[in-house]
Amino acid sequence: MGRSPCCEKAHTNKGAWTKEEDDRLIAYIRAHGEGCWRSLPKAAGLLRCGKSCRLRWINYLRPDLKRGNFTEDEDELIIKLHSLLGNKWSLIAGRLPGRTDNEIKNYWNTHIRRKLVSRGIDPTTHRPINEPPSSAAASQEDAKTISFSNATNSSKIDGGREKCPDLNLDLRISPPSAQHQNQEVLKTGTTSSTLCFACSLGIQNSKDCSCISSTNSGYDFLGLKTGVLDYRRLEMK
DNA sequence: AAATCCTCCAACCGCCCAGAC
DNA sequence: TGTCTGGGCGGTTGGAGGATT
Repeated sequence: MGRSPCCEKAHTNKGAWTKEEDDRLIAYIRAHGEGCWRSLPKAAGLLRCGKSCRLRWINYLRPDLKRGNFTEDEDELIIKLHSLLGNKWSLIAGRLPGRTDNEIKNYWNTHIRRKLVSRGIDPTTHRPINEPPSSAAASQEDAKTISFSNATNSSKIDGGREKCPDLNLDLRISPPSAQHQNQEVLKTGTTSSTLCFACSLGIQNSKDCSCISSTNSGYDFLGLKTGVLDYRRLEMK
């Protein structure tokens, strides 16, 4: 099978962008907006692949980008979101105005990963390093369902081991407990529909969607539509 | 001063998905 | 229904520049 290449590679530049190329791209997008990336290079007089133009614009030239160091708050938010979303850099970037997925991905790999390791936390599972594999695997399974169940025991105890006191990373994603659902009913006087994991992340109608009901009476966690899932107990320390 | 190592990040690659036909 | 195309995403790489030997 295979696919046709996205552009004629023989006649395209590669590697670092020059100032002139940047200027051309900026001028074109200012004049015409972001349109068809495939045809943009030719229209703008650039010997670049459309994908390359898109990447350059999104990651570097966009006027709303926030350049410079990440703040502590941004660090912690990225960690929280990564524990929830995994390597969904675009979703994480969506919660950090002015930051791009590529920038966050790079920052994660160069800084935060190391930071977590130095805290004794596995950057992949967000569990303490040296935790027995079985329970680590179990925690990965838990991540299929959403609920942050640890608000009450934030800094303590996972199998008797004390966790990092300044960061609550024991995030669980699981359906709301029956008790909690009942509380919802009591509060609202209605029962809520159940959303699948895909929908809980705001990607309704995806192939992973397994929702029974389409009524969405949820609320917005960090901008993600969450249905009845228990995001409210996510705490930033 | 030169060689080597390390870190960081811009950019590329290949795959996936949704929409058009 | 199947195929094609363009956009988007995550993983990976290459090279520039700084640190160390």
